[in-house]
Amino acid sequence: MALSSISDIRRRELRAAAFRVLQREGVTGTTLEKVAAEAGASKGIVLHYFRSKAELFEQVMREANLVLRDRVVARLAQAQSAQDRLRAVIEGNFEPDLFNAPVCHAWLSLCAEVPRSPELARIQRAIHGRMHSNLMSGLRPLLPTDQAMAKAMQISALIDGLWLRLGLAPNSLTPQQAVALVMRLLD
Amino acid sequence: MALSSISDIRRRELRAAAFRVLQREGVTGTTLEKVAAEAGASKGIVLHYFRSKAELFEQVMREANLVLRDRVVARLAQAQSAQDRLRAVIEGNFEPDLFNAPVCHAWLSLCAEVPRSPELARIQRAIHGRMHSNLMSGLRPLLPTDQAMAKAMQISALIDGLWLRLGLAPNSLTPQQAVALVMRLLD
Amino acid sequence: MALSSISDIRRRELRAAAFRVLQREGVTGTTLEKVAAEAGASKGIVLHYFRSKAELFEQVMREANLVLRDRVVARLAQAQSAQDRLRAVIEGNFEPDLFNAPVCHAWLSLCAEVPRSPELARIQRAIHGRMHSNLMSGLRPLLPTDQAMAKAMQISALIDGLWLRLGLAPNSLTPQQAVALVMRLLD
Amino acid sequence: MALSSISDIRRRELRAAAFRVLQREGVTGTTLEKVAAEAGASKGIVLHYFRSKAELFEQVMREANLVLRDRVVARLAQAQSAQDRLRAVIEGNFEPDLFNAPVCHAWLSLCAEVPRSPELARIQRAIHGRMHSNLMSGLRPLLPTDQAMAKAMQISALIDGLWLRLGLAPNSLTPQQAVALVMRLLD
DNA sequence: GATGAATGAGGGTTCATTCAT
DNA sequence: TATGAATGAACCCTCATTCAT
Repeated sequence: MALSSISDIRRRELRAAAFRVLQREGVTGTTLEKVAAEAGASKGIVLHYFRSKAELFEQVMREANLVLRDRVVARLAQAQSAQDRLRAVIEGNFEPDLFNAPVCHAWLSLCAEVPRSPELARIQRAIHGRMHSNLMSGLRPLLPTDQAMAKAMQISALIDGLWLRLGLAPNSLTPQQAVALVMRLLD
Repeated sequence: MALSSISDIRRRELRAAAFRVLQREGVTGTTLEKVAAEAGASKGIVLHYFRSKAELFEQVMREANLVLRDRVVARLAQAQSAQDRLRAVIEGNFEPDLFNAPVCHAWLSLCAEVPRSPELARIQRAIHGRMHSNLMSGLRPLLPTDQAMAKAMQISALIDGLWLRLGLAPNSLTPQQAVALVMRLLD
Repeated sequence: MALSSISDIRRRELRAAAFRVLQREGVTGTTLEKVAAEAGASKGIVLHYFRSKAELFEQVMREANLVLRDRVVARLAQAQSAQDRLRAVIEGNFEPDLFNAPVCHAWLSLCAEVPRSPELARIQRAIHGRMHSNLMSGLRPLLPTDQAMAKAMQISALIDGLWLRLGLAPNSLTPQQAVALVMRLLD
Repeated sequence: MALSSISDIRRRELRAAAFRVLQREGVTGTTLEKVAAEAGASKGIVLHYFRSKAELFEQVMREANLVLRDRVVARLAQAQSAQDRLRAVIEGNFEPDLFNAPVCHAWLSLCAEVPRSPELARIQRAIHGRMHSNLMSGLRPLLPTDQAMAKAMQISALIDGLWLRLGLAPNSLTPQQAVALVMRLLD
């Protein structure tokens, strides 16, 4: 892997800072100034690395997506059976450091911008598309295609719904409870 | 029923206008000026009837909540059995004039503000609380309490997730499909 | 004396209410809505009786001026000697229900508008003019004209300065102390 | 002395511009836009350097206070006797470039806000406190303490009253006349 | 006479963005 | 690369004033 350039490092830091601010303040309350302050940098630097606030948000969402993907991929790598693969996908979506109220809030807040930003919509489609194909790879061996697709949608929407729930009501769910509620769909 | 005063009428009009703007523009893009224009009124009048933008949003969310509640109540009134009641709650949450992309977007957008507004949070809690008790009244006759509660959470979160999905991806779901996906949880 | 018309009564009430608001809030913080609320009336009524906010302030200042004048006149009526007349003028300017922090604040606040309003300036000139002639009527028997005029200015300015002081620093002066400080100029 | 940073320079310029607008328009008529225009800058820059309009006014008053203080200090440095010190304080308060109608108006206008702003009140107390101690340092050698204190208050209030007078009635007093009226208190 | 609905101008403030250093 | 000065648009909100009832 190539060494990270200074630029890459800065960008990563700023994305991380932005995500932390999003957790606290939501999209509405996130300003470039707060992001800069969170990163311990000056105000101008943010737009030096990201062409605009919109681009920053896009990259934050893209990065968050990659983090989520890597978690699922790591679990999938261990999976042996179709059942394992389903469990991997589901548990990967409820890792404790992702499935907590501030992160869910940040995520929810970004989602609310999706209908207003083609780029965010693109990322969102990728997320749902990957979720769908991951689930289908586990469900196809177990169910006829049409039932598998319905089940995949059910699981996917339930996962989203549980994230939404935690974003709206902190402490209303633990990762374990969430996993259990989704796993029960597979009986 | 008491006659509506001018105030009540105006307030209702402005709430409706605000909700239409929210559908198009989300919370981020909704300004008092756009709301006023949508209502065919001047900017000042909005704050003549609502103390602040925040209060307007609160009342919009409260009203939207009441609309949803009334739909469910109307269906519940026809229900005879526990099964009927469950179907009533579920179908009431997917009425075609509510379960469509713009409305889901508006709703999602308001939800994203919940963690930043105690008042919105209060309304949100009421919604989830009512959903929970409605579901429990149908589930308790059918299941042991702990299973009923889990099932209620599952249904509730799935409904939320389907709304979220439609908000993010217009045309990805019809009301009938959504109802079917939730009803399948009851087999 | 003619009976007061309803109009006269309303106007008096509104002037009084406005003066109370001015005491609390100063010119900067005084709005027609607060004046109406203070008078227990509706917002529109204020401009029904006064053509504009400026006119209301003018009439308030004019009325306050008349109150002050009457106090001095009442004391002058009792005066027998030139010395008495001077004391009457001075003590009349420090009546306890006029010489207190809120009233001084209101007065100061109106004075700050004098350079921006020809009408207020007119009233202000009348006040100073009357003060001057009142003082001169007491001083002329005692001093050569030029000395009398200087002394009048000294007294007049000191009275103003003491009002200003109490407006700026509540509790810094009692009426008695103020009177004593001015009377000492006459030794 | 350290070199002035751009910040310091801009802040000074903006304070000066604000004070000029205050002279013309009073607190009531002074807007950030007018201040910016007076400084030949954009409206945004004013709040870039001062957090709010209130803070701008505070700093203007503080600066005006320092100017006045420096004038008095410069004169005090030349004083040899207690009499000299008193004269220094008095004449320092009537320097021709300070004791003129527009400046007095601006000052009066700021004073009218004192009861509504704890910070302005603080500055005002400092001004009166310094005036008091300056006067006392000249009066104590000449009078018993209680008489000295009364005299100090008399002088201080008369100075204020003469400033007020010039603010209300331009051309009514020259600096020389004002000084003479105050000095006469020392005979 | 009295109310309060309605307007619209304007104010303070925030903030993304540009630019000079 | 990095800073922060500077701009200007836009926003929320206030308020005097007008008007219809």
